[in-house]
Amino acid sequence: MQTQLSCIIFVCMRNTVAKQAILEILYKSETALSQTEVQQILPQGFCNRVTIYRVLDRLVKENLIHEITNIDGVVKYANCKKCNKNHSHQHLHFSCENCNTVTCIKSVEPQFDLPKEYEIKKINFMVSGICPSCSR
Amino acid sequence: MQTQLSCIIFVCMRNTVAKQAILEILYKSETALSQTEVQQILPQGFCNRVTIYRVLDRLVKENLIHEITNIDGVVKYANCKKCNKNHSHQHLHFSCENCNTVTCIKSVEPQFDLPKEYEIKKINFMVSGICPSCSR
DNA sequence: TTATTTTTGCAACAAAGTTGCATTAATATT
DNA sequence: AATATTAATGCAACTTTGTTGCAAAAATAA
Ligand SMILES: [Mn+2]
Ligand SMILES: [Mn+2]
Ligand SMILES: [Zn+2]
Ligand SMILES: [Zn+2]
Repeated sequence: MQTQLSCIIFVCMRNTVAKQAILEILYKSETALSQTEVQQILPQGFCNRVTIYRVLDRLVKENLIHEITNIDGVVKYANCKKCNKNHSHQHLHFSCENCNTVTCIKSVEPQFDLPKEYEIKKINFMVSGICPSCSR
Repeated sequence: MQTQLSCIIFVCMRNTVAKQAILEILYKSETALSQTEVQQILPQGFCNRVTIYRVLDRLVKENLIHEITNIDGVVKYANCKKCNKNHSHQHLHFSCENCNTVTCIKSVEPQFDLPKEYEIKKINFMVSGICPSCSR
């Protein structure tokens, strides 16, 4: 199977059991998950932990998921359900200090004017605090 | 010496050689620095690497420096020269993929409207790409 | 069915950060 | 200035997280 990536690169990635299982976990999850969290959700011994790292990398390359770096430095992954085609993730992410979840706030895209001498490639907007369900 | 922090906590932190040296490095630096980078700037064997971690933590608590989590997950530290009193760092940070520097863009504060059910405690706005000096 | 190429498991490694504890250094007290 | 108090440091050991090389296994192409 060939998947077209950002109108430039063609990759040929295989549809493996591990890939399907990990992608399903991310699509069912309301929140973004780290490698560790994916591992904890998968059945014990389902696959090697290295495989999870590699599958997540592949899914990002295939534009099926996107990467979010949390304020604590941990990388989390979220599905790309309603992402625009150019895969730019300008939307805000909220990290709850209480329940430790990271959520895509797709409705909020911060506005900013960076001098055009800066060439923007990636955006990572994180806000942490207490989420609605933890604060009530 | 007692320093008042965010109008609430009083701490008693000592003015040590390591603290002075590390703070001076951060105040002289145009860019934010990681623990590793601070270590590389300090003279060989100046102090233990654990001490650098602990001094950086202390300087953050004293509101003398602020923490920035880079897109690659590495935590960088920058001085607080022109920071407002409540120590909120709404300004943008730019990470150059080429020269690997992280710079505070204090003039740019992204605007966003997060529903008030979210209680905001920390903000970490990162944009990565190519910085002006690398692109010319 | 066979050939080709990607993916996986495993072990070993590396980097980054943390912890406990004895020693040292800074500051407060006398 | 001497002493007492407590914070800071060095060191070693440990943990956590992520990476790499390579042989075996699995997926896809032929
Ligand atoms: Mn997102
Ligand atoms: Mn800054
Ligand atoms: Zn929460
Ligand atoms: Zn640069």
